[in-house]
Amino acid sequence: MDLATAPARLSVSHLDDLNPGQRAAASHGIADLRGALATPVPPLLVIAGAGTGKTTVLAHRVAHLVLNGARPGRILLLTFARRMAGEMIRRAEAICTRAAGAASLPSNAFEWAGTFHAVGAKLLRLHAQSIGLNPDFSILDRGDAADLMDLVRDDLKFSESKKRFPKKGTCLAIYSYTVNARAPLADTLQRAFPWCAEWEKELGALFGGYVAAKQAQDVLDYDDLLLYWAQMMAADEVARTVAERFDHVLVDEYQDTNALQAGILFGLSPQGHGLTVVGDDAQSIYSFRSATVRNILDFPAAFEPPAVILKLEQNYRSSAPILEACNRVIGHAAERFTKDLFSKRAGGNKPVIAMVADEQAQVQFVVERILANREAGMDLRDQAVLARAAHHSAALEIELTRRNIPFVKFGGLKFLEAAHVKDVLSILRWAENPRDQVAAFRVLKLVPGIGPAVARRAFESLGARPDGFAPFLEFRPPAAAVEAWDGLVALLLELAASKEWQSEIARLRLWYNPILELTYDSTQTRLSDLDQLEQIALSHRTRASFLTDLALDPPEATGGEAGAPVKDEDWLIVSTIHSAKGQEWRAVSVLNVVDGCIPVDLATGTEEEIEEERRLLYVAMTRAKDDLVLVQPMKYMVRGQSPGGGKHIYAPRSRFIREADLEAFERLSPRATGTDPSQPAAPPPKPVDLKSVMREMWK
DNA sequence: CTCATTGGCGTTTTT
DNA sequence: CGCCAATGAG
Repeated sequence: MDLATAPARLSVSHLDDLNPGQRAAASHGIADLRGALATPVPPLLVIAGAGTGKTTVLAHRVAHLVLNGARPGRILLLTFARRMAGEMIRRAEAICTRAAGAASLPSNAFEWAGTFHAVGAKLLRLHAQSIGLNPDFSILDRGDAADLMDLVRDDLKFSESKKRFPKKGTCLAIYSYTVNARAPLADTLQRAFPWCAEWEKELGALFGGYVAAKQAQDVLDYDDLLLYWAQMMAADEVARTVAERFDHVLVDEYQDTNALQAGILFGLSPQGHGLTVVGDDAQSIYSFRSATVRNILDFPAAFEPPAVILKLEQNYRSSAPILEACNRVIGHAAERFTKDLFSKRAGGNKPVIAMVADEQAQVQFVVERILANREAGMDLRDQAVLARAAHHSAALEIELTRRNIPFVKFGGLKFLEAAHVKDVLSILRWAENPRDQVAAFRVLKLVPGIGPAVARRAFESLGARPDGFAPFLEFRPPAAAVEAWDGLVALLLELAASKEWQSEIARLRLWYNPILELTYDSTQTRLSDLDQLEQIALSHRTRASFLTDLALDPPEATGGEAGAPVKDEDWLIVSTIHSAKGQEWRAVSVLNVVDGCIPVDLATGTEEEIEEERRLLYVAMTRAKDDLVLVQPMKYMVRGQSPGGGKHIYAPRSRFIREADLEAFERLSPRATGTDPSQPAAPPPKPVDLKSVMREMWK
C-alpha cells in the first residue's frame, strides 16, 4: 500500500500523543483530508521553549505532511547540526510507518534534510553550471580558509607593515561575520571587532584578494556555501528552478540563523507558502556567527498575510524545581518574548549550587556526584558535564581518565584538526583539485628541504590554472629534497589518475608514513589515527564525497577511553554548552558558574554580549531533567602571565544568579563538599598524556 | 632558503 | 600554554 493512498482516517491518530498546542503546530495549514495541499500552506512560526517537544512537533509535522500526500523528496528540512536532521527524519519515518501500517518509505526518501551548509553544497553542485561554478569545487574548512587568508595576506605584504595586522583567524572571522550578517565591513568592525577598525581599508583589499583566490582555485569556504546559494536565489531563472524543487521548507533552531540564511529562505519561498520555522528567542546563543534574534522576531511580518504564531510553553523535560530555577535566570533577561514555561512534573529536588574551594575541588565534587548517580542506577550516558569553554573541562578530563571513567567530549579539539590527519586529507584534496593552493602548500612543505619559497615556485610551475601534475616532472627541487620529491610526484600522478579510491589512502601512506615518523613524536598513536581515517574512508564511494562529507560533518566527538576497549556501551558526556544545544540528560553539572566564566570576561563589553551569556547559562540549565548542579569554585587559576604558574582569582558567583534567586536552589558549602582543610590535600593527579588518549579512541 | 630557537602576546563558542 | 614573528646558524 502506498502512503498516499492510506486511509485518511489514519492521518489523525498519529497526532494523538501530542498536546493541543503541539498538535496545532504539527497540523497547521494541513487539512485532515486528502487534497488539502492543493491550496498553499501559509507560513508558520513556532515559538518552542526549552523542553516543550520541539523535535517531536517537527517530526510529527513532517510525518503529517507525508501522510497527507506531500512527497518526502520535496520536503526541505534545515537543521542546525547534521545529527539533528538524522534524528528528526528517523522519527518522522517511524511515525509514518506506524500510521500507515506495513507500508514504509523507501530509504533516503527525505533526501533534502541537513544543515544549511550541507544542503547548500548539494544544491550548488547540482546547479553549478547555471551559475558558472565548477561542480567539482572543493570545500575549505575553517583552518584551511584561514591558511588561504594568510597566503593572500602575504601576497599583499600586509604581514610586513609597521603595526600589527590582525591574525589570519581574526581576518577570517571578520570576513565571515560580514558575509553572514550581510552588513558593510565598517559595521562589522564597529559592532564586533572595534580594535581592528583602523585596518578597514586593508581588510577590504585582503577580502577582495581572498575571494579572487578562492575563485581561481575552485574552492568554497563554509560561508560561500550559503553566499552562493543566496546569490543563486536572487538570479531569476535558477532561483525558480531551485524553489520549485520544494513544496515545504522547515527550519529548526531559527533563533540561531543569520541574515544570509534568512535571505535564502525568503528566496526559496517569497510568499512564505509551505514555510515553517521553529525556535526560541530565549535560546539564541550564536551571535558570534552573525545569528540574530531579529530573524525570528521579524519573521511573521515579512509576509502578507503575516505568519501564524504558535507557542509551546509546557515543558516536559525538567522537574518543576529545576524549571523554576531556569525561569528565574531567564526572567532577568532585558528583552524576551516567550513566557515562562511550566511543568507538570511536580516533585524532585531543587537544583544545587555547590560552592567549592577551587578547580580541583570542583573536579572531585563532580566526579563523586557522577559516581553516586551511577551507584543509584543512573547510567553514565544519562549524565553530562557542561562548560562555557572547551578548556574548562581539561582538569575534569584528566581525572576521568585517571579514574577509568569513560567519556566522550563534544566541542573543542577535533580529530580532523590533528596535523597528521590534515596532512593526509590535504594530499587527497590536492589530488582531487590541483588548483587547491592551501592543500598544495601544506603537502609541498612536508617534503624535507622544501620551505615556503620553494613551495611557491613549485606551485607556480604548474601554471596559472593547474589541471594536472605533469609539469612537476620537469621541476628541479633543491638537492636535499630530491628523493622525497620524486616520491611525491609519483604519488600525485597516481592519485590523480586513480580509479581505485578504496586503496588510495594505503598507497598514500607508503610515501607519507616515513615523513610522519620524521616530523612528529608519538608516532604510534598518529599512525593508528590514520588507520581510523582509512576505516572512515571505506564507507564513502568516491574520494570527492569523502572529502565533502568530512568537511561538512566532521566526527564531532573525541573521547577518553581510559584504556578500556573501544566499544564501551556506557560513557559520560562532556560538552561545551554550545554543543549541548538541543540535547537533554537526566543529570547535568555545569562547571565554573562564576563571573569571568559565565559570562566570560571577554564578553562583558556590551549589554548584548552579556544578555547572550545569560541565555547560555539558561540553555545549560534547561538541559537537565531530574538533577542539576551548578558548581562555583571560589577561586580559580588564571593561566599564563606570571612565571612560575598563574595566580588565583577570587571569583564571585555568576551575576546571572542573584541573591533573591538562591531560594530556588539548594546550597552546598565547601565544608560539605570534601575539601576539608584538616585532611591532607588530595593526591596530585598522575600526569596523563591526555591528547594521546584522545587519539587512541580512533583506533 | 630551510630549520630550529627564542621571546612576546593573547586567550570563547562552530557550520 | 600555544601561536606567531623575529633571529641566527648552516
